[in-house]
Amino acid sequence: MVVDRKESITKAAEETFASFGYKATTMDLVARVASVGKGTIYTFFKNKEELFYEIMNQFIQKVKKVATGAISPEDTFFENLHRALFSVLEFRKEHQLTIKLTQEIREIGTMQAKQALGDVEDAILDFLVDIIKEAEKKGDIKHCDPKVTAFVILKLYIALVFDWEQRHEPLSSKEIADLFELYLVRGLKK
Amino acid sequence: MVVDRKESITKAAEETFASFGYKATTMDLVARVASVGKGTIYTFFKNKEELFYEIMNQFIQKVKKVATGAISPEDTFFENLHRALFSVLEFRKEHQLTIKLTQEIREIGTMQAKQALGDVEDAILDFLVDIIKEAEKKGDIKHCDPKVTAFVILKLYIALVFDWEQRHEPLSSKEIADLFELYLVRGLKK
DNA sequence: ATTCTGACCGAATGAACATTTTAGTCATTT
DNA sequence: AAATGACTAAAATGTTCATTCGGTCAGAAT
Repeated sequence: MVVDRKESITKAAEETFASFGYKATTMDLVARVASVGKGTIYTFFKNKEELFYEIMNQFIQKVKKVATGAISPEDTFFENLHRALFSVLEFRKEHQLTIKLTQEIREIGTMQAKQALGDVEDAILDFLVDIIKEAEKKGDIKHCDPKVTAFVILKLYIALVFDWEQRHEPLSSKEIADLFELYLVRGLKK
Repeated sequence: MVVDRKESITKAAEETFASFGYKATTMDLVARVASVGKGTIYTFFKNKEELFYEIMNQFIQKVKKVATGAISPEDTFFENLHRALFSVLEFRKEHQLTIKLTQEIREIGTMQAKQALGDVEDAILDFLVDIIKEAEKKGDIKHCDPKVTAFVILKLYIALVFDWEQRHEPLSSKEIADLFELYLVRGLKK
């Protein structure tokens, strides 16, 4: 059986980062999990950081896939937006890797972890900017700055999905959809 | 000249906390700034924590005053809301004490500092809940859960005032008002 | 020739110990 | 009766040094 060395190293590393976080994962451990000599890792990756970036990039790709997969052309812009954002955030929430990274940021504050989560957020923002521009062109939404709008939409979602449940009962997907509809789509004005 | 011991200690302590933060401020220093023996402080406050709480409470009172002061009955609910929130956040932003506490949370993560900023946020939320209930009764806004609405409004403002400028040019007061109007008041739907 | 390996090295880490600082007390002074 | 500051126990900080870890490379395996 021929195995793709690079792939199996990446897979082992992802597992290990996910279980132990960035800092607590040693290259020895990755090598052991991948059943590979430590030196082998360095024939595929320049250093630990680059290996980590590779994994994060793959993760970002997966996030984009989840987001794109949640969009179906027959639904309205707002339905699609909600479904895409909610599934991305759910995905992110359930993914061991991001959980460990968020913990690491809280506990230690590794630059790598901060940077990595920032990159994930940027990818989501880029995705949002695209579909907002599309929606504006189609006339589904009012004229607005796509960047600020994407930023506001993401912040609102993060607030409703993550921040709210820090001190209250979590909101269901339906509740979040309704609140998003009320606040951002229809507006508060009577 | 008779001086109020408790008041001058509080004042000295506030100055000191504001310049150095919670952790770096010693009781010796407070006593020196207040021109008072260290023991005297303990006749008015049980411990350092209680002295700190006294100051934070005074700060929350000031925040409430600023918010209330920004409201004038002849203006609309949304005008008032924006003016109140914006002046509170500006006040908070310019206040040395909160700046130092925010830094401290980022750098170290003192429980006291976290708790204190959480309390400030709670006070603002309570204030918002009140004026939202009022506005709903008057029929200025649609029916909504006041707590969630207050939470969303505050998060949106913090996002626009603090978070946005982490990676972009700061938004002016007018821009923020316009964005708030667009996103939360009128809604994105065309 | 090419891929893979693990012993080896200097740098980084953190455990253990030593020193300093600080919150809070209380006997003494005012 | 109120105020004080020297004093103490505990916490924070600095220092040392053995261990660990990321990364290299000479040589083995294919």
